[in-house]
Amino acid sequence: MTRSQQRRRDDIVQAALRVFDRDGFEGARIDDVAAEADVAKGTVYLYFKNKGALLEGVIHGVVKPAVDAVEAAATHTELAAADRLRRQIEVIGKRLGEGEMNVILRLMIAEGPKHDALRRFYFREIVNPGMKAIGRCLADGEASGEFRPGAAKLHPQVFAGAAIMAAVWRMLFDDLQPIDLEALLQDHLATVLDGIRS
Amino acid sequence: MTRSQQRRRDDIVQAALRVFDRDGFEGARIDDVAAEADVAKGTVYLYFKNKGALLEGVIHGVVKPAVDAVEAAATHTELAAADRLRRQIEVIGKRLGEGEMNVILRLMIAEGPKHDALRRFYFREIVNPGMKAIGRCLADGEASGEFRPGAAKLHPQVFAGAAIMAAVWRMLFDDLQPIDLEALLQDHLATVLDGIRS
DNA sequence: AGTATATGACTGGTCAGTCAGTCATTGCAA
DNA sequence: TTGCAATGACTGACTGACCAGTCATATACT
Repeated sequence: MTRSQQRRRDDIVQAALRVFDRDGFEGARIDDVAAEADVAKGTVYLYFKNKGALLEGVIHGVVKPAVDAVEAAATHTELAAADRLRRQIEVIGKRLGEGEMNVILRLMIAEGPKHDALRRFYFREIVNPGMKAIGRCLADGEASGEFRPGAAKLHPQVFAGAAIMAAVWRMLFDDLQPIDLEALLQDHLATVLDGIRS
Repeated sequence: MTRSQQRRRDDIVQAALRVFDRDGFEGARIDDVAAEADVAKGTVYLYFKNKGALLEGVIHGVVKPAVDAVEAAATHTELAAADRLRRQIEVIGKRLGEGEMNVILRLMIAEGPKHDALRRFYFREIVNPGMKAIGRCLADGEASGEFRPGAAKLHPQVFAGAAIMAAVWRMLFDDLQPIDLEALLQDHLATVLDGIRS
């Protein structure tokens, strides 16, 4: 694929992300995506076999940088376990609460149940690595005596819960009662870190 | 409305809940709802003005009993604050993780952004009272010295986070990696309650 | 008989996906 | 250097399927 072809593809993916965000997947019209990308409808079909493939393209495109960010946060092994955990939760919370991953989460919840391949991909590339990384922090912290005994056995979901909550809140209620994402994450971290300290 | 009319209405709402669960709101066909309710398509329109009104009917129908359950959990003022908090989180987690509220959450996330009235209703009837109730437990616990100073200032969302996480997990990944809802909630409760104990 | 309730064939509009044709660019021969 | 042919990216009018919502008709009550 040439440079300009790649750029066209990216344009279409970016346009689709905006339209999916605005209208959801089912509600989005390919004509709108095309218009948003300044391209004719037919062109969309030169780059994506069908609407489902376009959804996959959007999700794959956004997920890649997110995976990199989580991995970057996980590799500071010189830090105390609590600080590594804190960083990871912050990265997850921010990505999910603002930015493009918020859209992806909504698309996953709305479309995931119908889109097996997508669900598997998302689980394999994002969710599972994230949970594993949290689990590793917990194990390290318990081994070093930083966390109380049994900390490693806790469900990692407990630590990601507030991030998901914040993301869902922002999708639905942010205009009715805005939340301070940063402050919420800090409250959560303060509480759970205190709860596992030895 | 006569008895039998009410029953017809309920039949249609129940059928719609099942079809929405299977296909999502946009993907659901009124013909399918009608077939599932053993009724002709036109009959659905005798009871609901249009598809949106049917969605509202479904959500209102499920929400009412859920509100009652949360309120029941909140009125045991003789209990220690921690126990009241525990009960509430358990009720929220179970309702959201299994049962009909799980479907409602998915519908809200998928359709909410387009359906202002629904979002407001859900926030007013479910989310806000829930957060308020948690906030009251925190305040009571801090006042009685059971929780550490500052506990009442924490975002209530911190305590509901794991319940949402569990609900989303079950929607998306339960076949790939099942979670033990009960155990997850207990882990969460143990951790956060320990984190706010004085 | 008269009213209330139910039916399902039909209509009008929407939209994913197609494809015959356009046009800008590149390569090549005179 | 100019004219011509080949390429393939791009276009957008069109089609066929689908489905929400309607309404003329039928059926069941009272």
